[in-house]
Amino acid sequence: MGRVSQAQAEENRRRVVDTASRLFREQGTHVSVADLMKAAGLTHGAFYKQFASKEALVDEVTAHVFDEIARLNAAGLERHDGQRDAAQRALIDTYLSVEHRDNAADGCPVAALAIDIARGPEGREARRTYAEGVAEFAAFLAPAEAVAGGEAVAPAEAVGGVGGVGGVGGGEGVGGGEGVGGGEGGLARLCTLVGALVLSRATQGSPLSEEILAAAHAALTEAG
Amino acid sequence: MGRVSQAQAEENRRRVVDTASRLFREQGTHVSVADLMKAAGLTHGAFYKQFASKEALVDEVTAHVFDEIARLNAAGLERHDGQRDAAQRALIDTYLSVEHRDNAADGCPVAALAIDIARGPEGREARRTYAEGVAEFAAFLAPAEAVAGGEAVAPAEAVGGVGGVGGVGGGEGVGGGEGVGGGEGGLARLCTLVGALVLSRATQGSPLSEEILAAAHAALTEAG
DNA sequence: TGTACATCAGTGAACGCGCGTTCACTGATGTAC
DNA sequence: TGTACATCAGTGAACGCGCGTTCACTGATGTAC
Repeated sequence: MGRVSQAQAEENRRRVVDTASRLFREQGTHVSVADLMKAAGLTHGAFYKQFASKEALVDEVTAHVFDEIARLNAAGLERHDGQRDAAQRALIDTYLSVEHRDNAADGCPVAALAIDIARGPEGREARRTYAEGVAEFAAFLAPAEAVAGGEAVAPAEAVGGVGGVGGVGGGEGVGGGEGVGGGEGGLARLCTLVGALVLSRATQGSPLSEEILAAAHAALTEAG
Repeated sequence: MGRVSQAQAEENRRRVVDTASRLFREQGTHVSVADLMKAAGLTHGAFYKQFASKEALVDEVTAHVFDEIARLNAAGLERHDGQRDAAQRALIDTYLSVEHRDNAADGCPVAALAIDIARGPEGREARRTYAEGVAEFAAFLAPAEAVAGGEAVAPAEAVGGVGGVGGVGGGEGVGGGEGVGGGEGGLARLCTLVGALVLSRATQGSPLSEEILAAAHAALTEAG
């Protein structure tokens, strides 16, 4: 195949990013360039016409996948007429479902990428992006009392902006001092959600897997 | 170097397993055989005189590291004179400490190996061992009310035996139906602990990392 | 107890393979006239 | 609008490298006498 139109090239690039964002969540960022490009319907050589390196792709995909999740959270909030409690309950139901456990490719990047990010070097751009995503997600999960009491950021800001971390910190770095990222309540809930998803995936095949999802669901909906 | 005494060979083997149990927790099970053997003070060729394959080592190390943690939990319970509440609080303090976050090599295998186990094939022996370890750990974390009310297994059984999963299930498979592994309370607490550790490691370098540990600690000690 | 020899833990070079990356090449696209 | 040509997205072979694994070799150990 010879040269391809600019529009086609852009679409190909988008498809590589989309494919990577699914494969990285499903199998980790160690998916090979060759496998990725094949899954995107191209040959591996074309990769370096679009991306400087694999690391650059990982950074770009991390940003992409968190933008996507922010949009989904915002859409969820809108679907529930801005009713924070209802949107949160809906998210918890979905998050702790067997479907989410079994479809990491379309699932939460906070859970799926945690280990790859943790094992990557500290200075990495993907790490910053990841921390911002965690703060955003925690803000969305902040308990109603905390939000009403001013402990956390406002709902719309917290989940809205694509790319920006609304209401978190001042711009540089992720947050400054107290009550960042939805306050303690939001962060603790996020820990329970992510822990449950990770553990239910690692114990898949044992009845424990479903029990973990149920236990976390009960803890998050009964008490608060 | 020529042949080595049987005692020396056994000690070398133990050192390889110990080294792997640290490196796997720190860097994942993809640590290379060459790096592992070098860290253990041997050359890579010797590996296959002791282990059938790398997968066999992963299985053995997984079992080893969970035995170790069961012993530590049992010791912790003993140190607190069998007082379950005190032992649990001490464990939560340690678990959610910056030291634990920064020393994955000596830390909780449930958190450190979760992703490697989840990405491995379902039939793998390490997966069964992992699930048993999760059940044991959850049993240790079961809230006092649940234990008193008979929802969970007895403390001594739950954490004691090396290799065996005391009180969980009937022998085959990990548990059968209801209230396995410390009941819902224990499982939910485990989710929060593991989620917090994983997230604090992935956000290391951002102030969020310490906030996550603090938030989970507050949630687990205030409420229940 | 001393000698002769088989054993086998550990060594280090080598294997095939897949990785990230490079590069000469192709030929439709986009552009200058 | 039609023609001539430079551009460059995509191809596929090749690169050095590290992986898991194998193997001929070494020589102290353990054993048979």
